[in-house]
Amino acid sequence: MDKKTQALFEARAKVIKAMAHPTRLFMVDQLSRREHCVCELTDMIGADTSTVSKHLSILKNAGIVSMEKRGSQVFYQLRVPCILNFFGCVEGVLKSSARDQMQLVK
Amino acid sequence: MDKKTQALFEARAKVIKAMAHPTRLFMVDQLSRREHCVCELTDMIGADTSTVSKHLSILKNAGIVSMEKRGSQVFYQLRVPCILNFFGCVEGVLKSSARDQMQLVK
DNA sequence: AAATCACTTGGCTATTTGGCCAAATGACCG
DNA sequence: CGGTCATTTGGCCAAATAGCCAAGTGATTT
Repeated sequence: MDKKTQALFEARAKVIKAMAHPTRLFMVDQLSRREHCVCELTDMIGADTSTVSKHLSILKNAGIVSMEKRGSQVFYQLRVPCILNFFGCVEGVLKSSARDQMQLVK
Repeated sequence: MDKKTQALFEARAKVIKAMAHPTRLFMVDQLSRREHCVCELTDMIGADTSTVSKHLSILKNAGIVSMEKRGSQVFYQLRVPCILNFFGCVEGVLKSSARDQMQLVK
């Protein structure tokens, strides 16, 4: 594998890595409906504000969300809606895995 | 966030986590063209066979690839082609991040 | 049966990640 | 200005991840 190819896949992995956490997936899902401030997301998730803030900055660094400061609050919005297509495919993976499990047990 | 929602996002994250590594993304890309045995992938990647084997078993556990033993070799194949749609979207994220960087520098 | 591929598994270490707490920053209210 | 709310950052620790080497398994060859 040459250097250029490797760099390409590393860049891609960085984006996918940012999605690879239940809390962050939840955030993306919520942000797909409408923008939210950190405090709203913190309420929904029930973790420490600092934890939520760090998750958000990971999404931001990956280029998946953007933020806007308004007054004392920071609002995050989903920047790339195509990310939502992930969910459909992932659901397909889960379903087909579940089917295979059934086959084994049956 | 209730228990059921949490479990859903954890299941989804497990699948995406399996993709969240450059080597594994490369494997998925290769397997999308045709099936490959472990030895072929090992040659392409240039890591220890055991490392490659472990990456493949992570993809298998996530339900992304399946394997078939034929003689002394093990062939892996992509089970869910929709995974390939990830790449298009990820590329979009990278492109739009790059554009934003340009704006900043310019 | 011994040697040899093809692969998986176990063990070890170094690095990364995720969480909380505490402290720092910034806006707003009184 | 002092206090408070919203958020970010730094520090710390526990857990997960990724890599290599070595050892184990299974099929094939001699």
